[in-house]
Amino acid sequence: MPQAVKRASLAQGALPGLLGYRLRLAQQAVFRDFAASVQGLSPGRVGLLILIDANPGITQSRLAEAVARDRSTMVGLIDLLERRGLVERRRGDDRRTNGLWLTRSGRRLLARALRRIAAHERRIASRLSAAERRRLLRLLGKISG
Amino acid sequence: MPQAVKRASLAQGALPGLLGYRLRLAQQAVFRDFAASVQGLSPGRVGLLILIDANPGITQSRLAEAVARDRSTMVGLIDLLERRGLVERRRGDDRRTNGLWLTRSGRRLLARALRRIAAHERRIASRLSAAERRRLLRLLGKISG
DNA sequence: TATTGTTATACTCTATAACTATA
DNA sequence: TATAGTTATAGAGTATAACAATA
Repeated sequence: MPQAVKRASLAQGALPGLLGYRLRLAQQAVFRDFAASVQGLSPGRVGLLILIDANPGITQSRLAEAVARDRSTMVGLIDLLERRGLVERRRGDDRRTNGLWLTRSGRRLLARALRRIAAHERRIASRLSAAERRRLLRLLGKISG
Repeated sequence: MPQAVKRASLAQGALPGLLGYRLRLAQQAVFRDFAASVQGLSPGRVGLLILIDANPGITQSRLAEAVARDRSTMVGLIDLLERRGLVERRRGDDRRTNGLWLTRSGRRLLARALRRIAAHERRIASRLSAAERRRLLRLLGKISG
């Protein structure tokens, strides 16, 4: 991933006025130091841990739906988390399904990750007042529907 | 690209409170119907056209720097735009460099694309008042530094 | 020596299609 | 017939390393 982001001394044309462009910049800025930093897991993978923790026993297909990925994509993602000993597949009552559960180690790692994420959020949000942060989340919510 | 985004009836854990997560959702929402829709060019490629238009004669390396990509990556991007007759490489005074210019056809396509983008922005921003839109851009700017 | 554009190569993330075992 | 998980495969998008031309 590139890091420098020198946008100096370059005419920007219509770009700075576009919501999509500014959202992308903001997202890149937020993810920059987060990316590889949280226990060696990408934001997306930590997101999976959060969802499994909040929905113990969720099936792979439901989880894939929740994050808008194909179920074939979810196979590899869960493979990785399972290889690292963070997630466990258990065959469901409907024996076509795998229920997903955090292992003890997965819960420990998630707890640590959440503390780091909180610190990261404070760093990011340090440029915003508490009111501004609330307002930003509210405005983003309006866009995302 | 997946589209459905059913996030119904699923516990979300810590996710909804995280700026990075909400930024990603908003960006996905904005890019969803934009993506393949603007003259068959992705947002990133239209962005290149905008930057070349605003900086005629810019070199590949400077452009790569501006969008935080490796210069080897820029080769393929410009190859595509040149193949479509939108961009022209001209050898620079420093004969190691290629200056980049929009062709007449590139300028025409960009003009059309900008009108479509403006319509798209209006659709997106229709959920926001003009004041809210300004506030959102300002808050995003604070984050992106 | 350093920089620009280029090529060869590889890695990550994702999807589609087809298979299997179950329902 | 339909669904869940899986596999094989392919396509974006990106980077790194090495090279030739030029400075």
